[in-house]
Amino acid sequence: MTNQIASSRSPSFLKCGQCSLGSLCLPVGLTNQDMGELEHIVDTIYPYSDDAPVYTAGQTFDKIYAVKSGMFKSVIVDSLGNDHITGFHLPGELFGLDAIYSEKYMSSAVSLGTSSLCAIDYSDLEQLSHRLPSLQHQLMNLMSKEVRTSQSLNVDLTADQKLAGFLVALAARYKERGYSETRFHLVMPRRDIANHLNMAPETVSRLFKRFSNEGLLDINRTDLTIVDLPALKEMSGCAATK
Amino acid sequence: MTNQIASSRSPSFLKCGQCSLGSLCLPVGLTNQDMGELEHIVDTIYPYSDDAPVYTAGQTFDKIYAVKSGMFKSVIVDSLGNDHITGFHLPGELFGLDAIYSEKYMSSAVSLGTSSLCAIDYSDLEQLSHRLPSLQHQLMNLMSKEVRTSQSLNVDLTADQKLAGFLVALAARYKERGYSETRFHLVMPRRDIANHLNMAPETVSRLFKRFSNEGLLDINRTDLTIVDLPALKEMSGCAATK
DNA sequence: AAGCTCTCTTGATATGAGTCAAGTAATGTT
DNA sequence: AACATTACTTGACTCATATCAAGAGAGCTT
Repeated sequence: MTNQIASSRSPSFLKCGQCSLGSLCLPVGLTNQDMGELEHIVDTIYPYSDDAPVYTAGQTFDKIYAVKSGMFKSVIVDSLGNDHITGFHLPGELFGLDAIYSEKYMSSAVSLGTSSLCAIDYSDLEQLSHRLPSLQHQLMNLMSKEVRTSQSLNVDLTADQKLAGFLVALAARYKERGYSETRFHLVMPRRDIANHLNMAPETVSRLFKRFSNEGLLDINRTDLTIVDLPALKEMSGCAATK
Repeated sequence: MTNQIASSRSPSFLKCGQCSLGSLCLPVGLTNQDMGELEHIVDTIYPYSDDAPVYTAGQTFDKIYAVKSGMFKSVIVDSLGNDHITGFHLPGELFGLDAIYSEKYMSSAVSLGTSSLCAIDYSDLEQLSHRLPSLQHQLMNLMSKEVRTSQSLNVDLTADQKLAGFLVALAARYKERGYSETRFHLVMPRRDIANHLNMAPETVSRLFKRFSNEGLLDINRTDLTIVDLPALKEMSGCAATK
C-alpha cells in the first residue's frame, strides 16, 4: 500500500510551498520567502480534459508550464503533415522551454486524460530569476536536463531496445515522483508510444506480447506491471536508463 | 569574392568585443561595459589540433565552451562501447551545456581539424549573469535553441531525408556565419557524418553519389558544392531546415 | 443487448538500409 | 618512388521493421 497508481491521482491546487512536486520542479533550492515570490508569478492552475490543447505550434510564446497532475505530450508537425511526439511530460516537469529562443512554440502541447498544470509567465520568471540566483540556477538545471534527455533519444536502437528504454525511463520518472516504479498505467495509447519511438503501432503490440511471453512484464490494456526491471534495463542498452 | 571557404579560416585571438562571432555568441545584447565584464571570465583561447580532446565524458563539469574557429564534435559512448556523435559545433556555438544539470560532462568533445575555442567558467558565468540580465537572457536563448535542435534530430526519417537535412542545416549555419552557404568543406569524415545520422558509411557514400547524379550537388572528397539547395530542402522534409 | 467505432492484435509480404566483402583512391611513411 | 595505411566507393546479400490486410476486443451509443 506504499504507492498509488499514477494516473489515478487527482489534481491538487496547492501553492508551490505546499506542492509535493517542489523537490523536482522550479522551487528547488528556494527559501520560504523566495517561494512566496515565485508563487506570485505562477498564474493559474487549469484542469485539462483528454486531448485538450495547452498551446499550438506557431503561437507566440509567453508562458512555460509545469505539470501538476496527469500527463501532457508535446507534438511537432513536419512539412508532410505528420505528427511527431517529442515527449511526454509528468508531474513536476516543465514544458514549453524550447520556445524561449524562437519566441514561438515549436510544438503543440496536449493533455493525455485529465490533467492539470501551472502556467508561469516567462518574462516575469526571467525578471524574478535576476533577483533569485537559486531560481535561475534551477531553471538552467532543468534546461540542461532537457538538452540531455533530448540528445539521448537521438541514438538509433532496435525496436526492442527503444521500447525497453522507454519503459525503464518511465518507471524511473514515476519512482522519482513517489509512485510505484513497477506498476503504472500507460496513459497514452499504443499509437502515441509508437509515434514517439518512431515505430509502427503493430511493432509496439508485437513487442509487448514478446516481453510478456519472456516474463519481463504483464500488460493488460493500459495496466502495466514490470516483472523483470533489471532485464529491461539490460535490454535497453542503459542509454537513457540511469 | 564575397565568401571564403569555411574550414580555411585561421584562428583569431580577439576579445569578445572585437570578435566577429559576437552576434551569434554570448555577447548578444550586451553593452560595451558589460562586454568588458564578460571578457574577464572568458579564460583562454586554445588552439586544438585534429582529434584533440576538450573534455571527456564523466569528467567534472566546470566550463562551457564557445567555438572560435574550426569545428568540434560531441561524442557519447553507449553501454556497448559504441560512439554516437550528438553534434558538430561551428564558430559561435556553445557546447558543454548538457553538463550543467549533472555537473559532469555527458559527452566527450573533440576537435575536427585545427580549431580554437573560448572557455568560460560556468560558476563565474552564472554569477555574472545574475548581474547582467541580458547575458542571462542570451544564455537561456542559446540553451533553448539547443533543446530545439536536439529535439528535431529525434524524428526518424529515411536516409536521404536525413542526409539532405544535415546538408541544408549545415549550409544555413555557414550562411549565418558569413560563409558561403552553397560551397564549403566537409571537415568531418564520412564515417562521422554516418555516425551522427545513424547510418552506415556506405549509405552516405551511395547517397552522395545519387545526389550528385541527380544534379543536387557536386562533391569531391571534402569539397562540397550544393547545386540545388531548394531541392535538398524539399527532400529533407524541412524539419530542421528553417 | 445489438450495433458501431476505435484501439489493439496477429499474420503475410515488401523494402530500406545494414552487413559483408572486395576493390579503388588518397595520404602518409620509409 | 615504392609501400603501407586509411578513407571512400561499389556490389551482393540479409534482416529488421514497415506496410498491407484482416480479425478481435473494449467501450460507446441507441
